[in-house]
Amino acid sequence: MFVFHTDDDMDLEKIAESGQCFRWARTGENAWRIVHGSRCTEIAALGRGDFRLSCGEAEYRAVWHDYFDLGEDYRSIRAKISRESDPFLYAACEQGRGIRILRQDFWETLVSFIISQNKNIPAIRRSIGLLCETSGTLKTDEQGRTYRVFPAPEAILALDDDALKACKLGYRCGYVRAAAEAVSGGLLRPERLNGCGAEAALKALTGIRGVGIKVASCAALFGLHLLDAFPVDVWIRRVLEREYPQGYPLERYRPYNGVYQQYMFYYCRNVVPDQYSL
DNA sequence: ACCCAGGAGCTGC
DNA sequence: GCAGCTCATGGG
Repeated sequence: MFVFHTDDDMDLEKIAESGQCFRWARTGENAWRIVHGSRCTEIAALGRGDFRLSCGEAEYRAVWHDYFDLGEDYRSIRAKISRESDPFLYAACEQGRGIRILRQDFWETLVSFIISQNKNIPAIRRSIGLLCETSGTLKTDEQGRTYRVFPAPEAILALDDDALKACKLGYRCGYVRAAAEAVSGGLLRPERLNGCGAEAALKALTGIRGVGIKVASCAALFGLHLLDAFPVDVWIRRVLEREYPQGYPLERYRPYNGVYQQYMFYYCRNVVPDQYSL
């Protein structure tokens, strides 16, 4: 058990509802159980910037500090937006204060967003959960809790068609396989993608069958932590059409376009959904 | 029954 | 290049 403190933005509820992670399991009022890589922890918000982890300090420093991106200053990223020159984005940032971009596993993120296409968030969670139950390694932590690790590419390739279809992937089965082959075969390596620049990373990602520009942008933002990647889904498209008829100023907000996108996504989906839903 | 969901590939023009 | 159709599946 370890308690840490941060003065920066950190709201677990908003992160859980921000559509970037699909496996957080609520365990209490303001507490979640999180699997990341081969590790599992429970985190609870204690208020005033204090958070309790079920693991020790060593694991916090080795794993979870990085996972929650605690080396980044989100307040200063929000502070770049002027209330006068961009009132809409300013409001979205205020309402979304507390959101962070998690440093999630690249492979898990890529598969999750391939599965996400043409599904709503509960359905995405269900499919990913089934995939983990079907082929993720079962582990037990120090407290005796069991959990499933997200299946490696090889574990997914080992599944036959019926097993994969049972995860309710529908027509995306072939897409998930194609991604597993690309990663397993070394064609797509996160270490490479991180160093080669955003443009090249997106190009490499969209080379996979079933990965278009939107899924590639999500994999880049959430799985490679390229904070300038700017995924445009139906919600963001509506927002841009409505709030920025002259065009959205991507150049002005570099290199944090992805962070602002996330504030806008949360804002229109979770704060004023009736204004932006059809 | 109808429409939508953190879309993408394919066809036809 | 871009509009229109299709692709499984679950929820409103």
